[in-house]
Amino acid sequence: MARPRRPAWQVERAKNRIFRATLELFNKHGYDAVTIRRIARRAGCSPATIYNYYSDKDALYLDILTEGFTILNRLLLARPHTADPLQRLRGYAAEFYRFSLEYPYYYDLMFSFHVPKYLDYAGTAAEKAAFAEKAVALKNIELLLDAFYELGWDGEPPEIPAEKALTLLGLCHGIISLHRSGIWAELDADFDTLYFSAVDNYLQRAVRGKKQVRTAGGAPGFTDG
Amino acid sequence: MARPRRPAWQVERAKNRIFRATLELFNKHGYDAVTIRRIARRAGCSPATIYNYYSDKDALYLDILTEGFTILNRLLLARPHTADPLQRLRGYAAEFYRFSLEYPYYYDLMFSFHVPKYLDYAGTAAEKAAFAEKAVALKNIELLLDAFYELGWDGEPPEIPAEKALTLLGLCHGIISLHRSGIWAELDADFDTLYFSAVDNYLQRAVRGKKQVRTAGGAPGFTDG
DNA sequence: ATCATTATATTAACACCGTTCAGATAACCC
DNA sequence: GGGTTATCTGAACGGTGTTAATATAATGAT
Repeated sequence: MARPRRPAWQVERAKNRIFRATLELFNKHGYDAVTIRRIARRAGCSPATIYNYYSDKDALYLDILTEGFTILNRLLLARPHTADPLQRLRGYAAEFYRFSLEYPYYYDLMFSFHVPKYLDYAGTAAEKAAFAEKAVALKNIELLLDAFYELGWDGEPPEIPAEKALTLLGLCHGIISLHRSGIWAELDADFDTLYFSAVDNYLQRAVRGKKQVRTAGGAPGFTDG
Repeated sequence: MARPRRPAWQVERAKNRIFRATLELFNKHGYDAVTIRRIARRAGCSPATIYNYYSDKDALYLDILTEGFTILNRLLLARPHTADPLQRLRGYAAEFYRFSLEYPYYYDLMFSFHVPKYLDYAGTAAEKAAFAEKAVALKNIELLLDAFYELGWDGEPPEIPAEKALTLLGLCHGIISLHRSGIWAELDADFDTLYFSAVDNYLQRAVRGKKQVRTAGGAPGFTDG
C-alpha cells in the first residue's frame, strides 16, 4: 500500500490553522469580511484546501459560533460568585449587555443571524461540531437556570424556572437587538437605563411574585390570536 | 430642444414595476433570492435599468422595509378596537406574534437584520424614501405608546410610557427572535405559551405597579457593569 | 532506488453576485 | 429628417462559494 493518512493531531493542526485565520478575520473585520479566499490567503493555503477540512462555509461558522458561546461562558463564569441568585442574575444580565457591546460580530452571529445550528447538522459530517456548539450554548443558559432554581421555592414545577430564564434572555436580547437593528435610533430613548431598568423590573417581579406566580391561569385571552 | 423627461407618474409607474417584482420575489423566496438579475428578469428589464430608479440594492430594500411596516400597521389597526388599553396591548402582542409567523421574511428585515434605516440615508438621494420608512415604523410604536399613556395615571412622567412600550416591544421581539434564530430549538420549551405568558406577566406588572413604579430608584446595582 | 499507490494541495473553471459605463435605442423639438 | 437627449442595455469588472481535474508529495512494496 501507500501513504497512510496523517495522524489525527496533524490533521487537527492544519484544520486549526484555518480556524484561527477565520477567527482573526472575523474578530477584526466582521462577518462580511470572512471570505474563503481571504481565509486561504491568511492561512497560507489555497481556497480549495479549506474544503478538505470544512464541508462548506457554514460548517466553519459553526466553529466560530462555538467560540462565541465559549467567550460568553468564560465572561459569565469570571464574575465573582455571589451567593444571592438575584444579584447573580443581575450580574449575568450586565455581562450579557457588555458582551453585546464588546463582541458585536459574535453577538449577531449567535443571536440574530440565521446561522445553521445544531439541528441543521443532525446526521451530517459536521454533526460532532454541531453537538459541541449546542453543548456550549446550553452551558450559558444553565447558569440562568441554576439561579432561577435557587430563586424558586420548594415544590415549584420545574418548567417555571426554565420559562423565567428564557424570558429573561428574551428580554435582554430583545432590547439589545432592537437597539442594534437601528429601529429606535430616532427615538433617542436612553438605551442604557432602559435595558437595566427593564431587567431589574423583571427580576423584582420574579422574586415578588413567588407565591402568586401562575395564579393568572396561563395567559387568558390570548387564544383569540 | 429634444426629448423632455417623462411625466412623473410614468417614471413612478416604471419604478413601481421594479418594486412589485422585488416584492413578489421577496414574499415568495425570501431575502437571499432577491438579486438584481432576478428582479430585472421578472420586471422585464435589464439589470442596469434598475439603477435608473434605485441608487443601489439597499435603497430598494428600504422600500420593502416600508411595505413591511405598512402591513404590520394595517394588521394592528384592523383589530376591533377595545376600549381597555390593557386588552388592546394584549391584542397588539398577539398580532405582532402572528405577523412574525405569517411574514417571516419581513420580520427579519424589519427587526433582525442590519438593513439601512432612516439615519443611514440622511442627506442622500433616498432620504425621502427613508423618511417614509421612519414615519410608518413610528406609527406602529405610537399605537403602543397611546395604550400605555391611557394605562398610566395623571402626572406620570412622559418617559415612563415610552419606556414601557419599548420594553414590551423588546420582550416580544426577543422571544420571537431567539425562537427564530434556532437557539432554543433543542430546549423544547413550548414557545407559544412562553410568549404569551411572558407578555401577560409583563402587562400585569405594568398595571399592578401603577403606584409604585419607579420606587426602585432606577436600577440600582447595575452600574458595576 | 524505483515504482505504484494514494493522501493532500492547487489550478482553473463554473455560475453566480452588485455595480458601472460606453454605446445602442428611441422619443421629442426644431 | 436632423439634432439632441432621455432611457435602456450588453458587456465587462472584480468579487463570491464551490468543485472537478490535475499536480504534488509521501509512503510501502519491490
